[in-house]
Amino acid sequence: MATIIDVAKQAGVSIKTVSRVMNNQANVRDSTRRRVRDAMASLNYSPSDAARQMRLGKSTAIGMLYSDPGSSYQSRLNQSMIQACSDAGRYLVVGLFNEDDDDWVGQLQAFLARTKVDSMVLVPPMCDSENLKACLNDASVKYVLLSPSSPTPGVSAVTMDDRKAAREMTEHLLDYGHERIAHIAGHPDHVASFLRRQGFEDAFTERGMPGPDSSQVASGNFDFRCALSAAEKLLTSPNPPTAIFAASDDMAAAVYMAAGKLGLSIPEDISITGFDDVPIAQTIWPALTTVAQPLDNMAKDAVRVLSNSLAPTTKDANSNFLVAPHKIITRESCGVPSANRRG
Amino acid sequence: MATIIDVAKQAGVSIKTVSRVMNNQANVRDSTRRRVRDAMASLNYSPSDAARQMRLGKSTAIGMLYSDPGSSYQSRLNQSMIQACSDAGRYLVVGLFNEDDDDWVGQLQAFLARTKVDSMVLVPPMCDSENLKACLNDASVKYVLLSPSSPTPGVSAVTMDDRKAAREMTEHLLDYGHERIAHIAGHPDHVASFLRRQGFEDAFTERGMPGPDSSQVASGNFDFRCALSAAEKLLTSPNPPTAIFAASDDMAAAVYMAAGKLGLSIPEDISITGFDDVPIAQTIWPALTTVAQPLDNMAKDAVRVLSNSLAPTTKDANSNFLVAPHKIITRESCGVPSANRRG
DNA sequence: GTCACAAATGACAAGGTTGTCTTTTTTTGA
DNA sequence: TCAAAAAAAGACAACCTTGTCATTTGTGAC
Repeated sequence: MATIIDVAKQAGVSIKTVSRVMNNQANVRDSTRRRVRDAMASLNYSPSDAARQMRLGKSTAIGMLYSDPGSSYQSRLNQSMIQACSDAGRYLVVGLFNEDDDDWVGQLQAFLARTKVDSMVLVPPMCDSENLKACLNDASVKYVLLSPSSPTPGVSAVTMDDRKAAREMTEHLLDYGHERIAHIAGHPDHVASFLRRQGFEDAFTERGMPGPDSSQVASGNFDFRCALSAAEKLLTSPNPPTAIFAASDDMAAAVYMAAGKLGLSIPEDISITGFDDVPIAQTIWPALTTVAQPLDNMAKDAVRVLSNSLAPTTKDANSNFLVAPHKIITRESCGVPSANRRG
Repeated sequence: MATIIDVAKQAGVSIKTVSRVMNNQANVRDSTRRRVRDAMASLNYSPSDAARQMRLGKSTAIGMLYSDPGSSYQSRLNQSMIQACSDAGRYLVVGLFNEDDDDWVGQLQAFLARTKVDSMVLVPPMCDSENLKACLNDASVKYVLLSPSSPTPGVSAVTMDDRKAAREMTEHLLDYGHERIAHIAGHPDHVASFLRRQGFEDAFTERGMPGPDSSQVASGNFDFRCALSAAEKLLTSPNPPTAIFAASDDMAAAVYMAAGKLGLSIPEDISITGFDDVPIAQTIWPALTTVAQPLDNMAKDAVRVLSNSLAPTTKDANSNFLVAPHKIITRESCGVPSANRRG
C-alpha cells in the first residue's frame, strides 16, 4: 500500500503539499497540483482511513440509524445505501434507533461517539427532529435528509415527488376507465400520506372530474390490520369502488386479503395499486402494480452530497432538494372495471 | 476521552503494561493487572479503534457480506447482527457480494482491504466455500460460519437444528389429526432443504406411521413461482393433502395463493405451515404458523465467538457448532382436517 | 536592482496504540 | 549469601495523516 510519503517522493514535493492537493486546499501551483495528482494515480494511492481518523478524530464512514428495522422499506433503503457507499469507496455503519426512548439526542451522541462517522443520512422520522439536526450541527457532522417532511435551510435533502407519483398512479387507474376509485391513506403523521392523498385528488381535478367524496378515502395508518378493515368496509359499502389505490404495498396486500375473503378476483372484480415496490409486491399474486421509489438514485445522491461531489445548491432554502425520478411499475393487478359491479 | 496514557498514570505503570493487560498478554503480575484494570474502569477507558487500526492495519469492526440482499431472511439477520454488535460495543460493516461474479476470493479480498475488518461472519452460501475460508485464514481474519452445510475443523459455527425443527413442525400437524401431509422442499443445493425434509419424514417414522410417499414431496426451490405451481399440482391431485408444510414462509405464501385460487379456505379446508418467520408470515391472512429461526441468539453467539468471550470448544470438529434453540410460532393457519376433504 | 509583500512550499509535532529491545526486579539453586 | 536465570516492566519508535508555523520563492513598485 502506497502512503503519502511515497507520493511526495515520486512527485518531488513535501508530504504537506500532497495533503493540500488531496484536500483541495489553496496555495498550490497548478503545475505542482498536476504533478501530485499524477503521482497519486501512478501509485494507485488511497489515503489511510485510520490515520485520518486518528488525526481528525473522525472516520470517513457514513452513518445511518434505523428505527423500524423490520420494514421492507428500510431493508431496501439499506441495500441501496450499501451499494451507493460501496460505489463511492466509502462504507456504511448502521445502528438501531429506539423511537420510544425519549432521549433521542443521547442516542445519536452515543452512536457518533462510538462510530466516529463524519457524516450521516437521516431517515424518517429522525430527519424531522430539530434536536437531532442541532446535535449534528454541534458535532459538525455533515448530514443529508432523506424524505424529510419539510426543507431545512442550508441542509441538503434527497427525496421523491410523492404527490406527482400518486397522481400518475391514479391516472393509470383512470385510464383503465375506473370512476369509483378509493384511496387507503397512510399514517396521518407522515407527510408522505398527505402528499399521496393530494396527488390522488389532483388526478381527478386535472381531468375536470368531480373529486372522490370523503367516503372513498380511508385511513390505513401504513398498517396491515388497519388497512384490512378499511378495505373490507370500502368493499362492502353500498356503492363499492372498482379500484383501490393503497398508499403502501403492505396495505395493498391487505386489500388483496380483503378481496379474497369476499370472493372478489383481481383484477377482474377489483383493481388494486400500491406504493413503494417492496418485495411483497412481487410475492403476492397477481403481482402488484405500484410506484417504485427511486431509492437507488436517492442513496447515490445522498452519498454524493456527503462526499462533496455534489454541491448543495444554495440559492434558496428549497433548491437543495434533490428530487429523484420515480417509476410506475405495471404488473397484473389492474384491469378495466367489470360491468357487473358498476351497475 | 481517556487514553492509554491516562490509565498508565493512574495505575502508576508504563503504557506498555496497560497494553499488555488489555491484550491479555503474559508477564504481568496479578497485582499489577488488577491495578490497571481498576484504573481502566475508573477512567471509563476504551481503546481508540483508529490508533489500533493504524498500528495493526486492522479495524475492530465485524464484516458481513450479503449475497441476496432483497430477501427477508437477510434483512432479519442483518438486524440481529446490528443489535448483537451494538450490545457488544462493536460495529458492523456490511457489503454486497455478487454470487454471479466468479472471482469470489477477489471480492472478499477487496472487502477486507477496504474495510480492514478484523473478523467476519460468513453466511450461506459463502460459508461453504473452501476458497473463501482459505482466503480468510491467509489474511488471518477471524471468522464464524453461520448455518454452514458441514462443520469445518477448528472453525466455530452457529446454527440451528433444522431437522429437529422440521420434525416438530410436522408433529404439530400430526397432532391436529392430519394424515395426508405434503411437503414443499427448498432448493436442492441447500443443505437446509435436505435437513428439513428429513425432519418431515422423521416425524412419521417416530410415530410408527408409514412415511409420506414421494408424490407428497414437491420441490419449490425456495421460490414463490415454483412453489405456487407445486402447490397447485398437489392440491388438484386425486387424493389431495389436508395440510402442506412449506420449507420457507415465502413458499407458504405461495400455497396461500394456490388455495385462494382453488377456493379453499385456510385453515378449514387446508392447513399450512412455513419455516423462517419472516415478516410475510404476519402480513398474510390468516397469519402463518411457522418456525422462528433464532437469529437473535445466533447473531449474539457469533459476535461472542469473534470477541473471544466464547471460546470455541476444540474437543472435536463437530463440537464447535453452537446450536441455538428454535421456536414453533403458532398462529392461525392450522386446524383439524375437514371431513369433506378426507373421504 | 532592491525592498516589501504575497504566495507557495516545507519541517515538524501530534494523535493513541503495539512491537522490539533494554532495563529492572524477582526467583532459583548452590 | 551470591550469581545466574527468568520474569516483569519500561523506553522508544513506528504507523500515516493534517495543523501550525517557518521558510523559500515569486511579484510588483520604486
